[in-house]
Amino acid sequence: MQKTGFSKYKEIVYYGLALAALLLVLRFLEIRYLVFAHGFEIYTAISAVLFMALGIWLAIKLFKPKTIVVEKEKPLEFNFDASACEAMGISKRELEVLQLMAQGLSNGEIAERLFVSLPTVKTHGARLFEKLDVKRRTQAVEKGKRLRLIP
Amino acid sequence: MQKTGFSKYKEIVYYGLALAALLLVLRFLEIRYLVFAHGFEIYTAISAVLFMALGIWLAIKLFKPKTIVVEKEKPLEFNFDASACEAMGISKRELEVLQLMAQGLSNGEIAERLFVSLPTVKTHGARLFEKLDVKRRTQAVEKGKRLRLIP
DNA sequence: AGTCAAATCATACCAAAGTATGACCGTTTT
DNA sequence: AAAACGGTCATACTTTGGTATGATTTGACT
Repeated sequence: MQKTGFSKYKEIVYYGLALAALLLVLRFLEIRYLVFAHGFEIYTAISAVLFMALGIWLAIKLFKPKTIVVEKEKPLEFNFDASACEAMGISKRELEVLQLMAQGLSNGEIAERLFVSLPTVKTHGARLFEKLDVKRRTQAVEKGKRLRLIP
Repeated sequence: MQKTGFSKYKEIVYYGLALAALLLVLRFLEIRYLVFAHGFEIYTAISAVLFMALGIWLAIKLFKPKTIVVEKEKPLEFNFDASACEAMGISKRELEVLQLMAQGLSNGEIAERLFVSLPTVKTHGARLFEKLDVKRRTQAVEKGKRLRLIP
């Protein structure tokens, strides 16, 4: 939220009022303690504490908006969308195949990696394409990434 | 950088020393001005200003590391790497083909989009694969994205 | 004028991808 | 027990992808 000119002006008034109040307190303390023999030291100590507190409060108030928000470019990490995956009825094996397809592997290479036969990979692929409503593996990869099924 | 226990301890010592020095100044001022008739008001004012300054300084010192860096997730926009593209000798047309491949289009569809024949798209593809040192279109897309040739 | 790279097209062939269909085997669910 | 599902494999077929080779055109650079 942006500060208006008025609210800033109000703050200054508050600071002035606070200062005035503090001076009043000091005046009161002066009258109260000046009569005593060692009242001077007490008065000094109290005034010192009060003014230090005022200084601290002032500094905090004035330097409060130092919270700087830095927008840093973050690679935007991958969050697997399990709900989308389940909603489309995609099985674990099909997902594995999709991942390997995204890495540019051929069906044969995928078959080797998963220790299954080529036809198996093909059937997984076919079901995957059907569930993702695509026609080619490249489209499947593209859609898989959009739906956060793969990184 | 993380603060060590020692440096934090050192800071406290500094604050203590500063306070001690301030008291010494006050003592000096007390001796100097107490003899005068209106020395009391002057002494009070000076001590007030000094302690307020101390308070401000303290607050600034203590609340300085309030600068919070918020890491915001940014989609990380696409910056075309023309240097990498030139370095590999990839032509405009080849890049266009790569882009359309990344969108999951078949060679035939790409041919339609670019108003050229199927063999043309194939030769573009073949040269592209050679230049990118890949064997399949899926790998070309994967590598093209890694090299920032396509979004 | 000559060279070169990019772009275009063609033809032919082989490999890979994708489709269709059917079958078998465990789990899990009903 | 039967049904449903996921995973597996196979066979046959069609489509698409990729390779190889060669040819033509156009524009840029020398």
